[in-house]
Amino acid sequence: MSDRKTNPPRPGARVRGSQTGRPVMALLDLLGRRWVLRILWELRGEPLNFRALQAACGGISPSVLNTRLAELRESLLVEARTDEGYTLTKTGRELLTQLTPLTVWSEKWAKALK
Amino acid sequence: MSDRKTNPPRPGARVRGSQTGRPVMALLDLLGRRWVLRILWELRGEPLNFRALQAACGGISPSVLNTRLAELRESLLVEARTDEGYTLTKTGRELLTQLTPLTVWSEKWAKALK
DNA sequence: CTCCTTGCTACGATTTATGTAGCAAGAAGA
DNA sequence: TCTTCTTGCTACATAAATCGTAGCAAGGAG
Repeated sequence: MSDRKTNPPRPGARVRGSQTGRPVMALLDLLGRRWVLRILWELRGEPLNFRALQAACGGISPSVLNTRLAELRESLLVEARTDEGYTLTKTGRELLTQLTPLTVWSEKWAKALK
Repeated sequence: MSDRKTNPPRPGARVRGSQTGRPVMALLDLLGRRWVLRILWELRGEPLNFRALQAACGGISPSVLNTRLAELRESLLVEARTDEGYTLTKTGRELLTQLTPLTVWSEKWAKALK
């Protein structure tokens, strides 16, 4: 598993559209990158290897997937376990917990849109 | 205020990386577009007019802002009130409520990253 | 050895975002 | 009325992100 360096938005640093360094701004930047939310979502269950994750994401291109994984690993949200695959870290799982209510909310939203 | 047509991801339709039509997939697609989370965030308080919102987002380019606003309005998350500006709809505010705990979480995350 | 599977990397094509300029419409002031 | 501002955008050229496909290197299985 590769360990290339990207440099994902970090608390304390300037990120897209914000110089304050506030952690939430870094988080919004990170989560707003294409595929990030989806990847976290697909890792909610058991670890998935690269190709499985790629398939779970409906055929995301391997180049982007790899970039996103590098960012998420640098951000300590995802880790790669040899012989198991990619999985959420403890921190990552906490974040996902915050996001799971979105499933239920999205059903209501869907009704509002009809 | 413009009312151009984009066509944002919708529950029931196929969206980026998913054909199932599940609402949460449409939501993840929408929220994963650049600036969307930030825009919702900046609208947490009082209504902001176009230029104010642009400034709040740290100088996002007007073209993208306008595109995002169109998507969010079609998605019934944001509305434009004449003489007041852009604001979250009831639905949009509900969504934001789900997201506000992220501020607190992000502080913990920041510590983990140090 | 040979044949798979897996985790990527390469790279050209396409889509999105950026940044600056500026216009049209309305409000405000003179 | 005649400027002069402000505001909500649109235009457009450049740059950056993403896509999609091909395929390679390493490891395991047969």
